[in-house]
Amino acid sequence: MASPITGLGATIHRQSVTEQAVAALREAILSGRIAPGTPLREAALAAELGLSRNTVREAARLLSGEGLVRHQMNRGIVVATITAADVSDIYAAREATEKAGAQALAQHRDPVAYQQLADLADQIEAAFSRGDVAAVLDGDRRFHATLVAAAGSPRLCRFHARLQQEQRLVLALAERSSRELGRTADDHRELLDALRGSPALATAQLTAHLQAGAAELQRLRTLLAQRAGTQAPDDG
Amino acid sequence: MASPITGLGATIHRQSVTEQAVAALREAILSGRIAPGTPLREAALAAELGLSRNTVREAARLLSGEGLVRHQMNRGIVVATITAADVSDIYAAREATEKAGAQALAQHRDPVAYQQLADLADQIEAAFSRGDVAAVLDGDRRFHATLVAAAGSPRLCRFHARLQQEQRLVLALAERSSRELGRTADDHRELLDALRGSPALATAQLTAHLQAGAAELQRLRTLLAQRAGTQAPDDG
DNA sequence: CTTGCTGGTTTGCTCAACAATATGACCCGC
DNA sequence: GCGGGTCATATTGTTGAGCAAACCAGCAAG
Repeated sequence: MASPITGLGATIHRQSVTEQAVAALREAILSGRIAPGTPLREAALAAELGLSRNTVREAARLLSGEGLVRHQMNRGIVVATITAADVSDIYAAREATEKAGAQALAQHRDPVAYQQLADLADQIEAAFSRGDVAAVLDGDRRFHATLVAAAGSPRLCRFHARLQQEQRLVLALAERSSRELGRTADDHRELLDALRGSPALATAQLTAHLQAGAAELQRLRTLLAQRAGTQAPDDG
Repeated sequence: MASPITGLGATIHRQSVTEQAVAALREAILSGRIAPGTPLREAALAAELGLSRNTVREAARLLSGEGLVRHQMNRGIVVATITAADVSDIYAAREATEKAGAQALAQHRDPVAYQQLADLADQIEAAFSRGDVAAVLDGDRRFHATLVAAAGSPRLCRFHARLQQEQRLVLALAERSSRELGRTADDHRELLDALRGSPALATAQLTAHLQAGAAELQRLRTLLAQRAGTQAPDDG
């Protein structure tokens, strides 16, 4: 049963039109080109993307499975909005999953995982020092994703990726006009050191790191909501 | 701005045809009436459910978001199958989320949560002693769901519910011919006692409980796969 | 200021159709 | 018999039109 050819990493992937529509919409939402709360008119989208309304509806169902979009009976599709409670929730869930990663890492002490984390910490610091906000955010996401990956559970990784994606929903608007971001100092190095130490220290530092992030995001969300002017800061 | 009427808890919920189709399919899959690996023909389903093929496709996309069904380009929809690796993964992910619940519980020591858990433990024991396998399984699910709920994170709860649902996919076939199940002794009482104790004890006992469950499910999965006769026990 | 109507807009869903792809049968040279 | 082709068929991917029901805003009437 040995496969005759190995190392064919280049997996062929044909994309259906629906998948392309999903990708396009996801990109548009996460980049902030479509603001949270915006209603998505099926006919308009179909025209814009150059495809049928039915296909748009399928794409929307997929996106709703990702939590980027919400359906309201007979009222259509809206880009998901993140409330203050959601931010807390996202960070609570992230803490749970990342703690699992930290604990696994504290057990098996996989050197390549540590190396990946160290590299990412370097990248983040470099991006931070040259003021590249987008690169800092991307590095941060990958750092934490790598941490979760240390747990070795695909489902946990996917869940965490989804949480990060929802989180990006808040940042979306800010990432373009990146004035508000990047004020916090980069403490991933500190976190990495703690991860190299005792499990208790690692989880404690992780909790602190995430709580700081949550507070920062909460602050930013309030700011953006106020600027948008339409909704109360604590309830969407 | 005080609302004139309060306490209208009875939320009205209209179900679209698509949602009904999702519910019907989910029920059919989880109850084992449609076995894992079964290809779902769109036309046949549309005829069976008495609705349009497009609506079936939308329902399938939603189910694929739940992980109950998988899409293969130009090849259609198949009921998801759970491999041995999946079982390990599901339990690893469950452990991460339930540990979060246990830890939260160890902190706030919410008495009503403890009461709910105790009640569920009672129910499980009662069902166990009268040999009601389905009730034992249901009680088990609710026990662990309640534990996760103690963490107070809706997203964590939903994730856990999804894991339990995927797990049911394996049990589905067995729940009907419930010969294989219910052999393991009921140790939820023990787990509950540990949850009342120190955090370290609680997480240790939880890990043991889940690992036993994983082993049991792994055994059952192999058994069912062999009985089905078509697939190797370790790879679907 | 609330109630009820009214017309336009949008969704939920259906139906019919067509191209592209997968699947299996059949046939063939060896 | 077996690997390799060709062809027919089934099924999916996608489209486009179309209709009933639900929603929304505005306006008239009490």
